[in-house]
Amino acid sequence: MNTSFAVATHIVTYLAFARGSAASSEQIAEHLQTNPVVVRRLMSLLRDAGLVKTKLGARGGALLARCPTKISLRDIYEAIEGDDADLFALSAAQKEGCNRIMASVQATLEDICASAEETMKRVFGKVSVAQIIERSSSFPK
Amino acid sequence: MNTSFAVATHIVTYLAFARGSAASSEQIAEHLQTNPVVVRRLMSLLRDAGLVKTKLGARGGALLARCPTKISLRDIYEAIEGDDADLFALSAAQKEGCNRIMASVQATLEDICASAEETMKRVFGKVSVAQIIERSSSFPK
DNA sequence: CTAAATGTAACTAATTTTGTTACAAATTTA
DNA sequence: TAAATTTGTAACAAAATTAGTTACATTTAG
Repeated sequence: MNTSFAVATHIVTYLAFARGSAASSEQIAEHLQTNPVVVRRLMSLLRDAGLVKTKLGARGGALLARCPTKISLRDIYEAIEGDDADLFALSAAQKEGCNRIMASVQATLEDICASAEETMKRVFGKVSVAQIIERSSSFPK
Repeated sequence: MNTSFAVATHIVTYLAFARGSAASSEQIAEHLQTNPVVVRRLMSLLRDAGLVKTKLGARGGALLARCPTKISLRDIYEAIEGDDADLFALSAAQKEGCNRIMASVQATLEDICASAEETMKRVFGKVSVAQIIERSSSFPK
């Protein structure tokens, strides 16, 4: 199902709401109804991408590394999925044993998929975490 | 890994090469190095979407239902993935038990993901099976 | 020093995807 | 009409992926 991107986005929006006070993985996990280790795993990816800062030890936890207006969904997507998500791949076995024609078709297909994914990422790139919060809190109760 | 889209695309290009003579699931499966039932399952989806025609019985098999110039990768994508692939969903449990703020963020996120997917599909919509074959066969040997 | 927290490895469980077996129904062809 | 071939689909098995859990070393605040 691949819920990582959605969960990671919720982590970041949670931190945006937290506004500077460090949130623990326990807190966040409770909020997202998941496990603290799941949160810490995703948090590590977000940290490696420079989106959050984490603090070890008592009263530790995570903070946004920069303003929510400067964090896009694309930043989160790339932090989680890596640079080439290969959304629509073939199995390794199929790639190996195939004939010349099929290999060409596959190469073409991968090209097109890469450009489709890039287009999708551009959509994500246009949306900041701040905008998500804005859009969300202006919903009618 | 979700190889269905890629496999389905190879099925369709195979049929395009076959040019009017019915191909059996056995033939195609051998070509794609997979199982005939896997091919038949995807074929059923392609048939339901009106992209191919299938013939029961001896000397049966599958044919393209229309010219390769009139079949786009978007047609194949939608045949296989359905109209809403929910590429980046949350688990049902998480969706249910979450508070108002998180629910709003989730709704916003789903919106954005839907539009990202639509953008991706538009890229697929611009490429026909005929073009894939053209691009592929013009590769250097 | 103690308590609280991250970071990560290792494992288990759940889910999803792929492959397989089996067989009824349809169709061609001899 | 009988035999052979092929789809369509259900039911099951195996493999792969994803999510959740346990455990614990390390770090830091107080």
